[in-house]
Amino acid sequence: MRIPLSKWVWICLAGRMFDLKFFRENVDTIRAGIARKKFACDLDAVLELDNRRRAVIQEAEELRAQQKSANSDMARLQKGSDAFMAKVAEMKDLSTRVKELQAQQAEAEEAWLQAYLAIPNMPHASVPDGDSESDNVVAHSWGDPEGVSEHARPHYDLPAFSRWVDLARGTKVTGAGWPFFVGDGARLVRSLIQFFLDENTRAGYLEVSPPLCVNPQSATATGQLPDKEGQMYHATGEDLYLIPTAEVPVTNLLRDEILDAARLPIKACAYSPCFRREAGSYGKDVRGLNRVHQFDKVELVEWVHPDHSFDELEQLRRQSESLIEKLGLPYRTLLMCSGDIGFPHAKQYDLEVWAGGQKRWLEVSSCSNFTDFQARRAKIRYRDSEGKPQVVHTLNGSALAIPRVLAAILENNLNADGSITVPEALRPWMGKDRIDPNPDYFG
RNA sequence: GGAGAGAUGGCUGAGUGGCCGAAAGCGCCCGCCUGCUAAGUGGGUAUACGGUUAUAAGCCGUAUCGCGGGUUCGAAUCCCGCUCUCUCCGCCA
Repeated sequence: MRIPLSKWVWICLAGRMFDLKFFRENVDTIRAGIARKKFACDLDAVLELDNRRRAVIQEAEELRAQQKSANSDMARLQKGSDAFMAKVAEMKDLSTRVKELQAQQAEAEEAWLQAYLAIPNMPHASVPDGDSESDNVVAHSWGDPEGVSEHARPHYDLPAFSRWVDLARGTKVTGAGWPFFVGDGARLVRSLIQFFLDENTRAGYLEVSPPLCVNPQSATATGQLPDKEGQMYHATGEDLYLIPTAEVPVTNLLRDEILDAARLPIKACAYSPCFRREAGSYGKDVRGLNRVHQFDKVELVEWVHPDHSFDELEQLRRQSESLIEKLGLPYRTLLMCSGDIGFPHAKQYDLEVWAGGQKRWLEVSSCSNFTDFQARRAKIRYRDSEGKPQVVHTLNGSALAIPRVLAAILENNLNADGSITVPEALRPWMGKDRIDPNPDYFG
């Protein structure tokens, strides 16, 4: 991935991830935050490049100011007069020096920016210290993992699984990890989508149906680029990326806009398929529906006033949790530790449902506060009481990722006869309360 | 896919090489006036970065006229490339 210099400079000038002054004056705080996140990055080098950049800018602008003032003098001279020609000769030299310095300036800005963009977002004070996923804290749990069906089996071992979710034919048609959902499998997917969308819109989220491809700028704004380029499918002919989550197009929906402060928070929900290359995945993680290249998900995105973003994160998380509860699936909510949250995140919760057949937790949602990290890159702002533009905070969370929820339902709701009990909440769309264990779709 | 037109500040819209960051109008904000939800009138009205400074106000400077590059002492204005929008034709869910 190569973003042209101009784009980097644009990000540099308009969408930095920290406030520049804040950065210069709180280096130690940021250093401590990076250490907590277990990221390596050389802040002294960034500072040094920043100093160099500013020195060069100053020099270049000084010369440019001379050039401009000479220019207005020349406007008053008789064109072609001796005085005029003398001035032209004099300015020729200045002109070359201005060009040299401007080239230096571009270089200095580029060098600084590359270093600067490599700084992750700071973890919030409420994020626990930790090195890895084993240090995540269970913040909340619901339901009894021991209480699921005594018949529970891994979903990929169910006799009818390959008929509801046809991985073999998906492999033929596309490749491994591109399932067909068929019959009740497809209907279950649709029911979940409808249920989630209805619940979320009822909770006040505006429904949005986004484009499934985004341009590099959008992927940069939300932080997928340049960090995770290898995880996205790239349509090279058009230089577009297939979205790994609706977060990307939906957050960018309001990019480069100044929002009405009185309308914050703005909350949206979106259903979309998600495309992920999942390079490097292997083993039992990829069995059945645990990890696939294309899956359906309903996502929540919020644009929030900075003063309220951490409170709003709790509500967002509650919204996602409530959906799992309505499906009757045991789950736990993990508060991710500093070493396990992602590059752009300030605070993150992962919601995991209990898959009683596999006897393991499956992540079905990740709810995060990005504070101003994405909003600066995406230039999403509001006007404060003095009319000055300020960056908003962005939040998002899955509500929810469908295949793993489906897997948990298949496992936990398995009856002795092989049928699956349809969760009450889905019956309006399923049109039945049990799924037949012996479907015959293709003869 | 073919042909043409266009892209300027919150909006409309001037500006074809030089005090143009940009006329004018609208909108908006702050005054004044007016016995009244109007008219008139004066002023103000972008964003970002750098410097100065109390990390305030103010002031100074630079950049931005779709994006990138070029010509020139000097570019909104000229040249090249790209993107997007609109109209017409073709194709298509």
